Amino acid sequence: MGEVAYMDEGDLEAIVRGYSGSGESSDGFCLPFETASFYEPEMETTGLDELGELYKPFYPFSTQTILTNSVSVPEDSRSFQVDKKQRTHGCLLSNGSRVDHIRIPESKLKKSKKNQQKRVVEQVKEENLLSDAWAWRKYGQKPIKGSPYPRSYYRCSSSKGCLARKQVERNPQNPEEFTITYTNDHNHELPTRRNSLAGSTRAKSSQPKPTITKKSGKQVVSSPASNPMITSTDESPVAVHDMGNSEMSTYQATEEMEGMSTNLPSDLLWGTGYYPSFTGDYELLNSQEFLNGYLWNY
DNA sequence: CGACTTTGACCTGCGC
DNA sequence: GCGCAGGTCAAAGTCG
Repeated sequence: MGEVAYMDEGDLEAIVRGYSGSGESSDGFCLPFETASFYEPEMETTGLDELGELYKPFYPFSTQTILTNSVSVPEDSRSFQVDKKQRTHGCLLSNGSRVDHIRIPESKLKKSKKNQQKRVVEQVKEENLLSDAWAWRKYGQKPIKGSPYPRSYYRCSSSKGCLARKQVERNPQNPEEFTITYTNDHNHELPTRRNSLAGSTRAKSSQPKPTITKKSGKQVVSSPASNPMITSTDESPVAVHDMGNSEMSTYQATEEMEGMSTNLPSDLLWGTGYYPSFTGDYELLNSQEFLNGYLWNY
């Protein structure tokens, strides 16, 4: 499954799991794959037992691979920015999954409220963004300094009062991968079906109109980007995709087969102003391999 | 009508 | 205390 770092209060190390993208579980065989200039196995802790239980729904087809080490990474380190102070090593699982181990200097870890929140960081391939049985509702998106890609913020919409959060961000070092950060636990069972597609990203049929927002006494008029697939945060020319057919057919197929739908962030999947480099293949969306990525039972 | 995305504004934590 | 950056809110609009 994805690369996972389990973060809990007090943890000082992190393991970030590589992802094969196949969804196949691994036998845990580990081969060195990268410079392991700094590696102290005894430093690793085993926190993924809990992780496996808590987040089993997130990584349904790799739960047996989530059994090794846990470490925590400060949020800044999730994008694999390896500097002199932060050294990594990793290994390749026999199925091709990658496991990265990151050492974080203690000085970088302050006991802030943020750091005390339970976090699970996962690196997933694009085609596995959908491998999540929970229903998420997007509530924000922000450009992140130092990254060409924005971060999207989701909260669990399965249950009112559920504090579970999820952040999705494209990996600047490897745009084919996404960094997903889960925060807080779900306080409910897995939903039997995910919420409908209503409101999910789609091509708008009519010309965008300026929207008037009244906030704190102020009135704000914002003009949507001329093209529905280009976010207003960056209207520079980018590849524009007609999401209509391929995306919808995939969703519908999914719903019919599993009685559930997924909420794939189009802005993360497709090239928007933030993702000029994306050259995704439409065929992928309808391919069996792609569907298998998120059509799974639990 | 409810659930969703989009997006600018607002809030808050942190470093200097 | 100030400014920046990240995180959240909420209005507007869309869709089933």
